[in-house]
Amino acid sequence: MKHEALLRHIRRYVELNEEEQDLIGVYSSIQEFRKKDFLLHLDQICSAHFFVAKGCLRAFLINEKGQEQITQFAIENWWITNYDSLDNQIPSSLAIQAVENTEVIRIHKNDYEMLLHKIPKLERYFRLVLQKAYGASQRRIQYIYTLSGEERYHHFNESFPEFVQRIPQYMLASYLGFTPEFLSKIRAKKI
Amino acid sequence: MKHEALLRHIRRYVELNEEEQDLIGVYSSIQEFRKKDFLLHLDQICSAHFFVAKGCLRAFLINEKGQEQITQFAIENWWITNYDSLDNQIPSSLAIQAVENTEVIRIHKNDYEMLLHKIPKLERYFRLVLQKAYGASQRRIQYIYTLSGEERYHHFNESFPEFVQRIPQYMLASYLGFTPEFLSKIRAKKI
DNA sequence: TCCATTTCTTGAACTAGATTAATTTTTTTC
DNA sequence: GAAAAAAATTAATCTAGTTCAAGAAATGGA
Repeated sequence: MKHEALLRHIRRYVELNEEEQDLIGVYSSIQEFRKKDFLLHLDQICSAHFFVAKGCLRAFLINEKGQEQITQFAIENWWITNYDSLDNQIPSSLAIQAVENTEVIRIHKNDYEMLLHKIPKLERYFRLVLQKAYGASQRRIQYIYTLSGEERYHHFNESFPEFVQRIPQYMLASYLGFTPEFLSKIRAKKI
Repeated sequence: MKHEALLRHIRRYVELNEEEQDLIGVYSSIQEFRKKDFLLHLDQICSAHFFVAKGCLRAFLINEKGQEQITQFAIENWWITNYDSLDNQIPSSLAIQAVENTEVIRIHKNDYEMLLHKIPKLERYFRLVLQKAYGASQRRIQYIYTLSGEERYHHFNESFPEFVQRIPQYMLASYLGFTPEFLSKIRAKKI
C-alpha cells in the first residue's frame, strides 16, 4: 500500500479495519520532493498536513537581518504543517523545505476534516500526536531557557547522535539558536 | 452548575447534551487555590489536567543557578498540566502554582480517560485545544529566536496589555527569558 | 577530473544582556 | 497604620555569543 508508513504509525495508537485503511488512502496522496524543494513557500497559505514517510524536512523563517532561522525539523513518522497559516488561512511566516530527498504523505485541509468525520477515532490519533508534539515543544522551551548554547549543543548531540550526522552543521546551529561560527568554536574545544 | 465555565468552553468546539454535561461534572472536581498554593510540586508525579475557571497559574522550574524560570502561564479558559510527567508517570521537572487566588476544574488522569471513552467527541475537543496550544508554543519559539529581549517585551505588552497588569514584573521577565534588572532598564527608557 | 558552489573554520572587535550589590518603592500582614 | 516582606530600580562590571572578514575544506555536477 502506497501509504503504508502512515497506516503503521496510526495503528500504533488506534486500530483500523480494512475499509478505514482504504479510506485514508483515498483522502491522502504521496508526494516526492527532491532536496531543496519547497513544500510550502513563505507567504503562501498553507493547505495541507504533511507526514514524512522517508527523508527530512525543515521549517524556517527569515528574520529581520535576512537570515534563515530554522524552527523545526521533521523526519520519518513526524507530522509537519504551519497550524497558524492552516487554521486561519493566512499567509505563512514559515517555509517548509526538503533537507534530503523526501517522501511525504500529504492530506489536504478539507480531506483531513473529511477523514476525521468519517473515521472519528482519528480524532484520538491526532490528539495523541499533538499531545506528544506539544510536550516536545514545551520541553524545547525549557531547554532554551535553562541551558547555554554550548550545553544545548551537547545535549542535542547526546539525544540525537544519528540525526546530527544527517544535517549540515549550519542548520543545527540555526535550530539551536546560535551562529555557525559559534558552533565551530564549541567543536574546536572538544568533540 | 459548578463546572459551568468548563462546559461553556467545551461547547465552543463540540455540542453536548444534558447527560454528557452531567457526566463531565461527575468526573471532574472544583478546587480553590489561594495565591502561592501549589497545584503540583517539583518532583511530584502529575496525576491530573487543570482547567482555569478563574484566576491565574504559572508553571516554573528551578535552573542550575537555583532561580525560578517560568515556562508557562494559564489564565481563564486555559488547560495546564505537565504532559511529560502525566503521560510517563515520572517526577515533574515543573511546579505549578497559583499566581492569584484561583478556581480550577481538575480532571484526574483516569477520569480523563474515562470521559474520553464515554464521550468520544471530547477527543475532538481536546485535539482542537491541543492544536491551539501547540500553535501558540510554536509561535513562542519563533519569537524567542527572532526578537531581542526588548522587542519581546514590547510585543508581549502590545499583545496582552491587561495580562501584563495582572502579574508582577519579575514573573514577566522570567517568562520572557531575561532578568528583572533588564526589564527595569527597558522600562526606564520609555513606557 | 576540474570548476563552482556549499559548508566549515579562525580570529579580532563588539554588544545584548547577566551579575552583584545597594537602595527605594510597593504590598502584605497583624 | 507600623513593621516586615516582596518587588522594582539603578549603576558598575563582566561574559556568552555575535559580527565581520577572509580563507580552507568538502561536496556536487557536467
